[in-house]
Formats: sequence, structure tokens, C-alpha cells
Amino acid sequence: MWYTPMHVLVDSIYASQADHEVLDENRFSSCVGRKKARFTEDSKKRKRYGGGAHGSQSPWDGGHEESISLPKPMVGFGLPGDRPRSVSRLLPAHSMRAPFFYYENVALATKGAWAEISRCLYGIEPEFVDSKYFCAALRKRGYIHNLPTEGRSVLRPIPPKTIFEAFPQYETWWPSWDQRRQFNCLQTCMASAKLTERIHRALANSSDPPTQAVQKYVLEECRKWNLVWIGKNKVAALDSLEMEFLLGYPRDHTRGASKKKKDKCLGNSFQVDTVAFHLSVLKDRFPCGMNVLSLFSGIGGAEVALHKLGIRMKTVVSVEICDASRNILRTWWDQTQEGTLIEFRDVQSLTHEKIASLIRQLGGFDLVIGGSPCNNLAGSNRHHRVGLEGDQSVLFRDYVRILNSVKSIMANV
DNA sequence: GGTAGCATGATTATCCCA
DNA sequence: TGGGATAATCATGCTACC
Repeated sequence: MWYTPMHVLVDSIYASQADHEVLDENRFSSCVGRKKARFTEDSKKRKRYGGGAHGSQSPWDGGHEESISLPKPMVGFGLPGDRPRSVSRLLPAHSMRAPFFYYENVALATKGAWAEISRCLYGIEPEFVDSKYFCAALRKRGYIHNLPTEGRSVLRPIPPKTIFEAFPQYETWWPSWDQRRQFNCLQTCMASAKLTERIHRALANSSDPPTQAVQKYVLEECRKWNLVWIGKNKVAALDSLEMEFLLGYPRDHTRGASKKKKDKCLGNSFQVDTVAFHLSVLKDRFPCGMNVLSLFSGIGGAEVALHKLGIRMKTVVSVEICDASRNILRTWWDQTQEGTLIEFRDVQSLTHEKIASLIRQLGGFDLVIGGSPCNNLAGSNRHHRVGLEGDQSVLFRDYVRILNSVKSIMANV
């Protein structure tokens, strides 16, 4: 454990900041002409993050064997409503060059995965946040970004944070022995009809209240599949509209896709309120709008968050390989946006030359945002949870490659 | 070929108690 | 402090059906 939560990092941790700078929250601006900020040159000599007892270990030496301990509670650099405190992130100088960037993946990844991701993203410590503080469902995710952390604001209206606040109709049949007040992580698969029928039969054949053994079985399945009580002894999976609501998307955002595709797309998506809280610091910095490079866009969680924040998107270059997700984003974009949406299918088609061409065309990107595939990192994957170098998750290296290309090209514009 | 239904543990972290 | 118990987890592959 060589990391300590970044929110406790203070200026006094390091006497020397030869290769780090305290984030200057006024550094980025696109509206009044992109200024070339003064950045210190990278130093080959790395310094360490962490403080106190953790300060003697480094994320850079033998990163594959290292692991980042998850904060408890998983509140990132601060939650809405927290009392103001001095948060001064020490970021490597080269990470602070424009554009802003924001990377996301599952918090509970395989050992060493976040250490490697952090190492590739300038050694910045991930901000681990559980979306249970923003909505009625858990969603433990890690975010690496170079955004300021002061002056964040929440989306209004504030979403309900308990099951009964979100769906009061289910309280009628909710048994007292089911103590759940929030859902677990919304995933890509839903419970089968056979399972809910088995639960119904087990309850119907048991006493009232059910035996301890039946309660244990039912509760385990309810927690695993996020089941709700729709009648006496009857449970059901959440439907797509409910998942959209919990995740912060507009009603029927995924219309047009099949049920299976909806579940998969939503299970893979951002929790909008959480991401919007982090991105909210951009609103005042880009009053004239932003150019966004959205990698692994999915159903447009980042775009929806920016839209809900009232941040105008002049252009979004979106890269998403799933046809259904691209259709969902395109439909939403056409209905709500006046800017330009440029779509690509494969991140690997976004070469250095292509990126340079886009930057010449658009004048640069203000934000590079995306969450690369978690398939080989996620605990739910029983078949190929092989770590960062798995077929899907290795694409995080394309995020790094593209971000580095954008930074280097924009530094020379 | 596309879709839906279904069955399929392991890894990781945390809690609790001796 | 160590080990067992408990809990959570952006999923994949096979089969049937249209």
C-alpha cells in the first residue's frame, strides 16, 4: 500500500516540486484563444505520491506487482456537500498540458491494473468513487484525470439515493427481512424468468415469514440480480427505463435497441451524475463551448453529463465500436445538440495523422474523455478475467496513445 | 445471422472473531 | 494478527428459436 488518498495530499508533502506543479485552475481556456501555458519540462527523475506511512513506496517501480488500495469510504476527492477543505493535487507538469482528460474504469480491477493505468497516465493517482453517493445504485469506479477538484457542483435535481425514493411503488411488497436500501452495481446481464419463478416457488412453499434458509437464498439472488418486489412473493428484474433513471440518462435514452443490447449498453455506461460532478468545474472555463474527443463513447454518458451541466459541445469526435451504442448517441445528439458529431468506429483507426488532421480542422480538443473496456478486469467475467493485457482491456493503451498524440500535437500548434 | 434465455465461479476486499 | 466467512462484481458462451 503505497498510495494514500489524494484528497489528503497537501502542499507540504514535498519540499521539492521539480517535476510537479500544483494544479493551476485557471490554466486552461479555449474561449479567449488557447494560450500556451508555461509548463515545466518533464523530469526523468520521478517523485512519489503518497504521504505518511505510505510515502516510501512508489507506483513506478515494479508496477505490475503493486496494487492500489481502495479508499474507504470510496468518496474520491470529496462529495457534494462536504465542508470545503484544502485540496491541492500535485500533478506531474507534463500531465497538465492541454487538453483536460478524464479516464474511467472499474475500481475492483485485477491486482496491479490501476497501478499500471496510473503509471501510463502520468502517475496520477486514481480518484475512486462509488456512485452510491450520487444515486440509488452502487457503482465503484476509478477515474484518472487532470481536472481541478475545487468548485465542483452537482446536477439538479438531485437524484434519489434509496430504492424507495427512486421507486416508491415497490415498497408495498418489500418484505421487512429484505434490508436493501440501494441496488448493487447495474451490470450487463439481467435475471432470467426462470430464476424469478424459482424464487416465487421457494417463497410460496415456505412459511410466512420464510425460513432463514429461504430468506438467505432469496436475498442472495436479489442482491446479485438487483431484483425488486412487484407482488406477494414475486420479484422481477429492473427494466431498461429504471436502469436509465438510476444511471442519470434521459427517459428512453436507449430506445430503438433490443432489450439485450439495452442491458449491455447501460451496464457498460457512466453514471451521469457522478461524472457530471467531476466535469462541473469545466462549465465556467468554457463559456463558449468545448471540442471533445470522446473515446469508447458508449451511449454517450460523457456527452449527456456535459449537456446536463449546460456546457455547449461545439464538436464531439466520438469513437465507439458498438453499432447499437453509436445509434443511441447519434439519436440523442440529433435531438438535443446543435454542434457537430464526428463518429469513428475503432480507436485503432485514430492514427497520429488522423488526430493531427482533426486538430487542424477543429483548432484543438478541450477534453479527452472515455472509459476503456473493463471486460478483462471485471469480477463478473468468469471466463477471461485476465487483466489489462486481455483482448478488450488492452485497448486502454489506445486511450493513452491517443491522449499523448493530442497533447504532443497541440503543444506544437 | 440476430436475438433471447440460461447456466456458468473466481477474484478481490472486507468483516469478524479467536 | 491470521484465517474463515461474507459480500460484491461495466461478463461469456452455449443453445434454441425466429
